Amino acid sequence: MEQVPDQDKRLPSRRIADDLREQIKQGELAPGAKLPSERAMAARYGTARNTAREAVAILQAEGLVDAQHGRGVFVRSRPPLMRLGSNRYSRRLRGETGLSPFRIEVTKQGRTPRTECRSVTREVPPKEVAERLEIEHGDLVIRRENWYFADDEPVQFGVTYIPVDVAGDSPLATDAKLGRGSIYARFEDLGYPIMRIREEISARMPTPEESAGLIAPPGVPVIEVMHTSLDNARRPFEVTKFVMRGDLNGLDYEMPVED
Amino acid sequence: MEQVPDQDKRLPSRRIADDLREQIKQGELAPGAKLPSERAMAARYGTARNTAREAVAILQAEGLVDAQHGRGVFVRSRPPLMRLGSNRYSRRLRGETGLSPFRIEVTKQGRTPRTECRSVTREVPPKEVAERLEIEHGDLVIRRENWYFADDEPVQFGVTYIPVDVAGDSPLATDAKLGRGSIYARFEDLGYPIMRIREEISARMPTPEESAGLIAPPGVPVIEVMHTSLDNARRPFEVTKFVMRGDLNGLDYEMPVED
DNA sequence: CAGTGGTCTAGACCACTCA
DNA sequence: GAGTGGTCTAGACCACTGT
Repeated sequence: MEQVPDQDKRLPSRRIADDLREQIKQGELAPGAKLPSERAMAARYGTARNTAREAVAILQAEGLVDAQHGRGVFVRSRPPLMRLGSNRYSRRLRGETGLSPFRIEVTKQGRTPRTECRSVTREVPPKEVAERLEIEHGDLVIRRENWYFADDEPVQFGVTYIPVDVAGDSPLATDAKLGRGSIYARFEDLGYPIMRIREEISARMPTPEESAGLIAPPGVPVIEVMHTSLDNARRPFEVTKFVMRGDLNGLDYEMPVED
Repeated sequence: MEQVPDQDKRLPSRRIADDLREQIKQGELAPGAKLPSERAMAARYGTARNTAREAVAILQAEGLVDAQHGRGVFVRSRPPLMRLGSNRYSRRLRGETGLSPFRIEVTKQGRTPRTECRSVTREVPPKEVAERLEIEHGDLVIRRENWYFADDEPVQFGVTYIPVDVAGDSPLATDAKLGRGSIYARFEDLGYPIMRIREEISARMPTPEESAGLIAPPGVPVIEVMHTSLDNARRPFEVTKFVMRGDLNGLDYEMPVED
């Protein structure tokens, strides 16, 4: 007996997902295009709606599509990444424009930047932060929480930790608004020029809180950057933990190779 | 009439997920611990099994747990990250040990490193690579595909592109094995010392192929690093696109701030 | 209002693991 | 073989979006 040739070993949900993925890759389903409704897909493939739904879940986990309640499932358009360069700490850029690198990059993309300092408090920092600041565990620091928006869409946030003996009673310790030239101009005022940086980068799925705060669709990872600023004596004077939406942010470093 | 106080507005699946997440955070469910079976959870909360299953899916998407067919669902242990430093291109380190930075880092973690060059071919590179190599679109390059393992577990892979006029008929263009001191010693032999690097970093969910190749559990993003090597005339001579499992790899750069 | 995705139920069978 | 997760069915009701 001959085998029936039109047998498909793949699971129905996989098969539907594969078909859709192929159409997306081939451009038959362009970015922004609407997928068939789950009920239509189920009818088309002769499955239960849940099976079609599972296929959508697969594509969602791959970050390819974005389901919108009551509207439909859409091919995700890949917006241009914000390219955060190592030059974002450059003194020259800071001086020329008076703008933070974040604002420059967002403006370059034709969007409107906004930053918001949500809180300035005194706290005992997490261990990982105390270690990087080279302070005793239990020492107080200033904690500043900043959120970054493009067209009022949150794209990242950062929590900055500053030892109290560095911040003193300067604006860094008390004011939400820091004035022209961003936070690093204020550090320089206090005798802490930023000469070197250390950035430790990792990627993971967001916590539910981060997911809510960043309004990130499911299937979007976050980039976490643990940033340490070093002065000309190579001493750390500030640590910031950034959390960025992975689909909207990228990092771009150019640096010399150490010997 | 008084409201019944034990009403819980949350959806059943969310409620189960929240309970489990809390137990994981509190350490009641330690890393490696087995969660109750889906059937047990369903019975416990008086829901259908699918509802308990949905709760597991939520935690899985957060990267908190790992379901194993026929065994159970387990709290994921966070293995130590591989810390890939900017010093991984250092000439001194290369010379002292004769080992690649990858091997050093894996060994440091008590695991056994292995690298594997899967192919060496001549090809027309993708546009994004040609741009970074500053060659004409359509020019041929050498393409080398490398896989990196720790204890035979794949942790990352990289595809290296070298212009044919750089590689010539050196081992770079022909041999899978490159000998002592890693690939950058060979570039130096050819008159291309690595002086500066550019690294463009992004995070995303893996494609199905990457997911299969890296044997990454669901809910684990990848870190993509587009690396460009520059010689002392600041001319690019090599581009490598790395894809790393986000749960096993981290990047660690220290660099001077440009003026 | 009709159509969409979001969630849930109460079953079923299969593939895998482990004793 | 008992228990587990993986997948599927055929319904149901809800919340949201559009017209």
